[in-house]
Amino acid sequence: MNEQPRGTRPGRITIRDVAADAGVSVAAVSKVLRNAYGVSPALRQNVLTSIEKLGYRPSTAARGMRGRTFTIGVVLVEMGNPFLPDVIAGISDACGADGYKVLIGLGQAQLTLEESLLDSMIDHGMDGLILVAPRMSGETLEAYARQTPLVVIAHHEPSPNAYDTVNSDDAAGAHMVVAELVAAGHSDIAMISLLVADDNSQTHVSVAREKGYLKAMGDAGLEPSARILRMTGDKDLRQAQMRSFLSAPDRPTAVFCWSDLFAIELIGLARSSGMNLPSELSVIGYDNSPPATMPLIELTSVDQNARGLGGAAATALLSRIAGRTNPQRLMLKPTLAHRTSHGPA
Amino acid sequence: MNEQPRGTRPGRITIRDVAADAGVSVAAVSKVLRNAYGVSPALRQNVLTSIEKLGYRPSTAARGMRGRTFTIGVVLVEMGNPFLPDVIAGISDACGADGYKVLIGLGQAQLTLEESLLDSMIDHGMDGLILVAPRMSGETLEAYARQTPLVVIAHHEPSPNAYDTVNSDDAAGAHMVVAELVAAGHSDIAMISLLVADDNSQTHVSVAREKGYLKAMGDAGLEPSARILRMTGDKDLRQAQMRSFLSAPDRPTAVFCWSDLFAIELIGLARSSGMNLPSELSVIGYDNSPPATMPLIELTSVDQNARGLGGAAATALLSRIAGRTNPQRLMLKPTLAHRTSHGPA
DNA sequence: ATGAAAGCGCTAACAC
DNA sequence: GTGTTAGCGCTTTCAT
Repeated sequence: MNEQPRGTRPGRITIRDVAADAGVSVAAVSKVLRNAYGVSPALRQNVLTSIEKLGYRPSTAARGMRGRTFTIGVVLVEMGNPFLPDVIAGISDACGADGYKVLIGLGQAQLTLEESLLDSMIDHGMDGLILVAPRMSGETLEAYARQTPLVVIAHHEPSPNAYDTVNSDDAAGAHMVVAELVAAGHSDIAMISLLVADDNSQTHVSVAREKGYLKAMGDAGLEPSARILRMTGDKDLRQAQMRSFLSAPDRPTAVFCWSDLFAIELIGLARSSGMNLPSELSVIGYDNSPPATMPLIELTSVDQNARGLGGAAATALLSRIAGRTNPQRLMLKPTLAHRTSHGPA
Repeated sequence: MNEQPRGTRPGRITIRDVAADAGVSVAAVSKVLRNAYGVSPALRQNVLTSIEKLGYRPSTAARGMRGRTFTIGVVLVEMGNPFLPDVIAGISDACGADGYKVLIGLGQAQLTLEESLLDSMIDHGMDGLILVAPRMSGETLEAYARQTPLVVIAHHEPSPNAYDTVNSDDAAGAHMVVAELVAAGHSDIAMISLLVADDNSQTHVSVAREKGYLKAMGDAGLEPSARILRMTGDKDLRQAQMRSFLSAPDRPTAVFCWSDLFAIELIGLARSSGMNLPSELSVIGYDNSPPATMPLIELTSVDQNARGLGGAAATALLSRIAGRTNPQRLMLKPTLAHRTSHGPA
């Protein structure tokens, strides 16, 4: 028959209950909660005991009205990309160590949803936000950054003002791929990239990879044979594009694909049309995602160190929450995961 | 030079600002916000105009202390499974229509993280929670359900009390697969399932699929040849298991895999060992996930209607939030997506 | 139909 | 070192 203490949900233990149980003031409890100065070890222990005994958990909602919520929000454009789980894992690890919780929003590839999600996270009182490969403009990002600490992953903004960017060095990654293929004797190397429709497409990672590809081809004295095919995000159309690419008379001896998804698809289509890989076509991808390791795929691929990206973003965000305001542009070096999807020319 | 109104973040427009601008009381604004009774159309329009003009957005944190937050939380064990995006999409669609936002938490396959995420979502004042394939026990689920409206997807709890379950009819799906293979002339049909370590493994979807498989084999008079191989979640170990399965003298003519991931891996290993598919081995998977449609895979697979599952769960949750308390056990019928990974015996 | 006012559970001045 | 108390922005009786 125990009386329900009042609260948001009936039966919820509040800071007042803890204070009463420990025989101290609510301020004291609050201080213990926040590891603030000015609490004796004895009182502290007392409070901790009561918290444990009552199973008290502070209401994040109430906290959100005055101070920190110890929650950070992550917004993903969509969750199809297999490199996202590692990014999230990197973020969670870094945040979890500092007692922060991570909540994720999915943009479903819709710009309006993406923005309403950001609003919603801010309205929730989240302490900071991490965006992964956002489609919005630099001005929009700046506007959000004025409202909350913000870090952006996989978005090559040339000079952010009020937020930080964390990227893999996509140009360097692409350069490594070309160098590897050139070393294997290839000179006719094409790149399959992504057709980005957005207005602010210049910030997309695929563009940075294209630049790295072109630069590397130039460095190897291979400008004339350099060519970039930008393929659509629509699967059926893309497969048609790939088929015609594969059956064209001027098919190159090697292809660099901007993403593993495209590379794996290309390999499947090539094999099913009777081609022998890698002898007839070398393929290298980007992301070093789980499917790259599948039998029969064994895709050589650039590893972005997704976990590292997530970790760096989280660290940057936490320092921003702690008060830093100068913008940071972090760039992580990728590595090449060697497998058997490419061979000598 | 506009003065910063006080607020959680400086510059934030509050309900008070709106009230002042519209020349009404905060109570009136609040009522308009919640579509409550007792506001004249004129006042209502007035308030709406001010809200629009000032760009006001209610603070979810403040709302969480008294009423609804119009946010629901979704907890995923991990995000590797390719059928999850559709589940989320189904949830988001159904929730978005009612003005609810969806925030996601990732359990990283750690039970403690999973539970602390649930706590955190409750602490945020979320209006309800949806769990996807949770690993926790029925008692734990009941305990959470006492704290907040709860719906569970892909978890076969025989008789939930305080929460709802939404599942695909996994037994029926497995039955369809076997029936399809039997109709194609197969009689030696094995099943590759998942080795579940948990204590409460009986609620795992793979178990329900195993039951359906056994039942169907019985119905076809094929009990003697029925056999289930439970393979590990560890990729390298699993591939070794698959290799020995493929090279065994008593290899069946057809295999039903509990998930597309396993099926695709099996196909890759079989092909790379020189087998000709589907003539030497028919394979059918479960999930009808994107990779199932890849060239060279073309996997016949059971479609769970992931979007439908998400939608049903969201609908159930909203009705629970609206006050329903009797438990619901929803079961959706799966369908079979026919492709070329299986053929005649 | 409208508004005044009392909280919700917490944090952070400020007083002692 | 500890307690008192005034809010944070909202919802929700309860008067008017």
